[in-house]
Amino acid sequence: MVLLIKRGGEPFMGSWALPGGFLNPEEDLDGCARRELSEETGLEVEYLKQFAIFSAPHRDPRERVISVAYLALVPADRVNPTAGSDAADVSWRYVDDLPDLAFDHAQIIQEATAALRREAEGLAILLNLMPQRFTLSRLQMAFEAICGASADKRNFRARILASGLVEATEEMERGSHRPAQLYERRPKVRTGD
Amino acid sequence: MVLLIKRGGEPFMGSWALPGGFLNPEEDLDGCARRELSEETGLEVEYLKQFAIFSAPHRDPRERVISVAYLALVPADRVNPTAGSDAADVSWRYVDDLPDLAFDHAQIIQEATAALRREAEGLAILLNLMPQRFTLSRLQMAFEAICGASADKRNFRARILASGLVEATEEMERGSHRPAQLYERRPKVRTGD
DNA sequence: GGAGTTAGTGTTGTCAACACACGAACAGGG
DNA sequence: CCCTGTTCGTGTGTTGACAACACTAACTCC
Repeated sequence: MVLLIKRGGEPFMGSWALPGGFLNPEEDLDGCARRELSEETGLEVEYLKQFAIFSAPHRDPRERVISVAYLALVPADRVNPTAGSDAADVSWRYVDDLPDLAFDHAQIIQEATAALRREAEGLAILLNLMPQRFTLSRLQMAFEAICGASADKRNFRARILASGLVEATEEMERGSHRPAQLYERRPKVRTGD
Repeated sequence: MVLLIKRGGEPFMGSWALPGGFLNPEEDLDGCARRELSEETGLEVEYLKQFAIFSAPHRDPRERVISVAYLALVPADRVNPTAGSDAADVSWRYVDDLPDLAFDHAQIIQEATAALRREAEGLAILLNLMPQRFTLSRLQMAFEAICGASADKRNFRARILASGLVEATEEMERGSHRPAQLYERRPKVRTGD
């Protein structure tokens, strides 16, 4: 899902758009991305990565604007945005069912999903989308949702466990079926140990 | 090797620096990179790729400047730059023996070589550095120079040939040793044929 | 024609990726 | 209480990719 804001100012007032804003004199781009996201949605993220720049001459009707696009990931259990500053509203939307978007933001989302798909091959990035504790089946579902393809269960589990990125807990998730073991992200990378 | 220019204007007049300049109102960043490179060095390149952005607040003493850094590759047989516009001089320098550079350009080159090394694993990028016709030994030398490690000749040749990126010609390169077959970059990718 | 130099080649072992099928554990309903 | 439905979780054999490895071939120059 993608987090959108409803614009509170011109241009495109009332349209849905990606969070964002202008660079301040004494901050760098990473800092700006974090600040704008926090101001408009109240979210603080761990994973934040620049993935593309949009520089077509007239993409903003007001004046020449170069946008440096960042991809941020929010864990599934910390998903409570609150509209702030120029955002009239905030809402999570399905990527394959988006409203019309301001500026060229639809294209930006296209490139973002492509970038995410590429990164997801390495699996590590998936953990940024998972809640504190999760089952391997849910992790696999996240993987398949992002990559659009289905994976073999055994191979997937083997890869995950071999990567050393997760750690089993003693807890189980129960339902009307066999209970599933809960895992969590391994706190720190251990080199050798 | 890296192509440097000697700056013809302030600040850092007379220092060596990377080619570059400011974006014009009616061009995008890729166009700007090509234009600046051409204006200052006379070179036109095929491979041109953005690899990082530098946005620290005071990296330019004059005013706030955000630099979008591009990596370009020039084939070994088209390497004749001519100084133009604000460049007082132009010269190829060994990457591991650089003069002091203006701004944070030394750091930019660091990141560029790291990016190039990453890309070179895929081999395809190497072909942008090769002249029209080349021997596989020379290609391997380029690979080893970039990656800093030596590779097994047989495995390297096998990978190259399996990739289908090059095509053998009938010509031979002669010297005081056994002649070597010349290869060239395969003109177009054939999908299935 | 002999020495020097670089080109060119084929096989083997290891490891990771993949496909495959079944028993296990729990909830809910009859 | 038993039976069924559902999802969890694992062992094995096969295959393809990659790394290691040493020798013969062809030409030039002396």
